[in-house]
Amino acid sequence: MSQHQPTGDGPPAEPSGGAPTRGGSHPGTGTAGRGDTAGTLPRPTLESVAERAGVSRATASRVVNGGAGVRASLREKVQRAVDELGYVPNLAARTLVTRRNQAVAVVVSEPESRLFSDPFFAKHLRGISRELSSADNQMVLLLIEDQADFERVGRYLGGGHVDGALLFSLHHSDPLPDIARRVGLPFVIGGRPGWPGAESDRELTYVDSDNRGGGRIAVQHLQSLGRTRIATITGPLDQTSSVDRLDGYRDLLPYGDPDLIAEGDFTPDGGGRAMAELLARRPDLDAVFAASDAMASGALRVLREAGRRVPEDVAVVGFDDVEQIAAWTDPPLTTIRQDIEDMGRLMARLLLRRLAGQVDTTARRGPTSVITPTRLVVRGSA
Amino acid sequence: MSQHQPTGDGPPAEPSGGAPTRGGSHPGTGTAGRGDTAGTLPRPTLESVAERAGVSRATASRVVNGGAGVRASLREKVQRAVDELGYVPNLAARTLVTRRNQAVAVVVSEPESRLFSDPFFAKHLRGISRELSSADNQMVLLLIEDQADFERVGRYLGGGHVDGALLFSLHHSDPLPDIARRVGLPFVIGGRPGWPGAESDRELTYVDSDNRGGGRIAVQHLQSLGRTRIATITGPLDQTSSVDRLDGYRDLLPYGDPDLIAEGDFTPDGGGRAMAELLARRPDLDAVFAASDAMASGALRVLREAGRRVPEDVAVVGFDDVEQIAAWTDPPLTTIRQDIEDMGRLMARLLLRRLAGQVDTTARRGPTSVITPTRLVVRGSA
DNA sequence: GAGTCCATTGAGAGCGCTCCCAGGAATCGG
DNA sequence: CCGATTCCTGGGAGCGCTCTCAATGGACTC
Repeated sequence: MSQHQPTGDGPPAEPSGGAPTRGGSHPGTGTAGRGDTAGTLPRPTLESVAERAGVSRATASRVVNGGAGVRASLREKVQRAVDELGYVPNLAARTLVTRRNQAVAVVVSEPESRLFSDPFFAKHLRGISRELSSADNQMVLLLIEDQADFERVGRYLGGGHVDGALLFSLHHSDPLPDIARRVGLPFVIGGRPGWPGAESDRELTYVDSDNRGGGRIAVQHLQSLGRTRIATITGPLDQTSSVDRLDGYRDLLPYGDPDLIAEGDFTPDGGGRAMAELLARRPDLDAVFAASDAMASGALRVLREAGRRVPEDVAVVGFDDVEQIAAWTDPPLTTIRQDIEDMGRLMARLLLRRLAGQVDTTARRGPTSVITPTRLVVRGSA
Repeated sequence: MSQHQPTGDGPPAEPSGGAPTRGGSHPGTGTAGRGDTAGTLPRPTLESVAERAGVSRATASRVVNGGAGVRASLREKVQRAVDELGYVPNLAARTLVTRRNQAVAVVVSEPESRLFSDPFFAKHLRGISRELSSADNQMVLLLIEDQADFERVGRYLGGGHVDGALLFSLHHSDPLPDIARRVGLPFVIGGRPGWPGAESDRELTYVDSDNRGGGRIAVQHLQSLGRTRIATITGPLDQTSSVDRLDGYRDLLPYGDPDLIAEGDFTPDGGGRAMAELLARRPDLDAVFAASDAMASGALRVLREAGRRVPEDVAVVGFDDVEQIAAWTDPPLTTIRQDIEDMGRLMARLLLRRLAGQVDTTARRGPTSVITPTRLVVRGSA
């Protein structure tokens, strides 16, 4: 397997002097050609397939790309040649002429976010991967960690290496959508974009889960349990998901006491702090809707320390249904489930459709964005 | 906020049909040419840069690629042209001739594994991303979900689209290493490969955390606490990480009672079951080393239900230090930490080095694989 | 002052593939 | 049985870039 002569021919170094080493970049370079037994065997080209099948390159190409308009007998012959040679099209060459990369970028611009601590990220990717690979597209992952990365990623997106992009967790000042737009790269956003004007921008396509509806369901469940002093721990209110969940809460409690609302930060600690605050302000509360399971777990701990029983004294509902957390708190968390994987799949599908309909983005307008449903999962905490 | 027109457009629906916007995909398609005002503006090519700078394409290329051997004045001129035109090299074209893709594949072949429930996955990717992007390489993510995917991925790896691959969570029968080897694609494995013969295969490069050492540290800690009847809940023993952790345990308890060993499956449930089993066999146990935090959390629950206090009656040590779990169990988990991100970074670095030294894999041998350290994190459970 | 050498530069040949276009075969109507 | 269509097929022109090779010209040596 170790197919390398122990020659020390370094990449930059010039060959000593003899015949070209690199297998000669020019086909007819006398000396080598196929001769280089050592390195990677030269991959068969369409040309060689055509030759073996006794047809022209054009015909071979047709067969490889579906075989429409080629007589069956020839098609078979070419197919056989392909199999025998183990021919695999050179994507670079194909891309060069078709301008299609069969690849989309997945950009995640949240260094320390929940995307990394929750299984969110992985699930999203899985959904995306499913959809993408079924259309024979690859997924190029671009992680943004600091400001400098924005430039790098921007350059990449503008470099024509991918046919489209899936953008996650954008912030208000995120330059990515603009960059993508400028270079004419189709993209779909994960999560409702929250910057000013985004709402009315009909060009923006995004997929989000029904955060508001989820908030409503949570409160509704709590109310159906007879709870009347329902508090809520929100996520950071500069994120649309937090705002939407809170809006859902407000939908059912339009005249609620502001003292029953505390802002957390999606972490267990933050949830705990918010819970303590709520308890101080309204010791009589009998239910809490936490906008994330992580915060709910922190709240649970604070409640326990305060001597409140869950769900008897205080009923708790979380959000996300992260198995790692929700199923293993004590008591297990009643929560709002969102189908992350499905969101990923949807995003990919939306993008793919757009790419297929390359034709006309404008006419394709209509209902571009999609909201995926959320639903209640009852466990022990409420 | 509820930004949705009440349209019921199913994903598969066909568009109404409109005039092509994005300009024909074929460069010289008579009709249009450059005329397509609407779509993407034609990207500048090296040719145009050269022309604008008044030099030849070759010189422009030299400047773009580092500018060695080009007179300063010309170099500047070309640089200016590049900036003004916003030139970005066409990677496909470059790849076509250089045979370098500046991209590596990351293959994860574990559909339902911990990789997806733990933040493991994300952390690995982050580490990889860091390293890769600093070398201006892209990361193509390939997720394997079922058997059919193996073929797809194999084809991809063999397709010459990437310069190397990072392979994760391989199983015994995993065909990927063989495929990669056959097509001469350099690769690095995440986690010690466990198939027969792998150990002695000097061609195999892998990065793993010091599972065995971690197991030792865990038991050592328990012993230092004065515990003498230390049980262990192992992971599935067909995985090297499980075996290694158990070996660590055995290193310190060579003559231990087999009744103190129970096999789990890395899930909380499995951990709980194993714990119950251990409790039944050895009611007098005073400590447990669980080979994962998830299993430890299940064990914790069973212990609580059995009326054992932790850590007073039974001390518990986990493994992984997954924040989501370890910091939020009751009591918080004392555990063994492994630096996942660093492992990712290391894998990428190893691969990159190999790619750079393309030259001769054989000579580069030396210490190919790397084991990253693990360390004890003391919280409340032991 | 002639000869030699080195640093620069440009010309041109491809990399492997797709697609336009035209020629030839096969098919069909009259 | 012949001209008009319709099908197939091969020829050939690039896609944008890198790299080899030869030509140019000035610096330097003797």
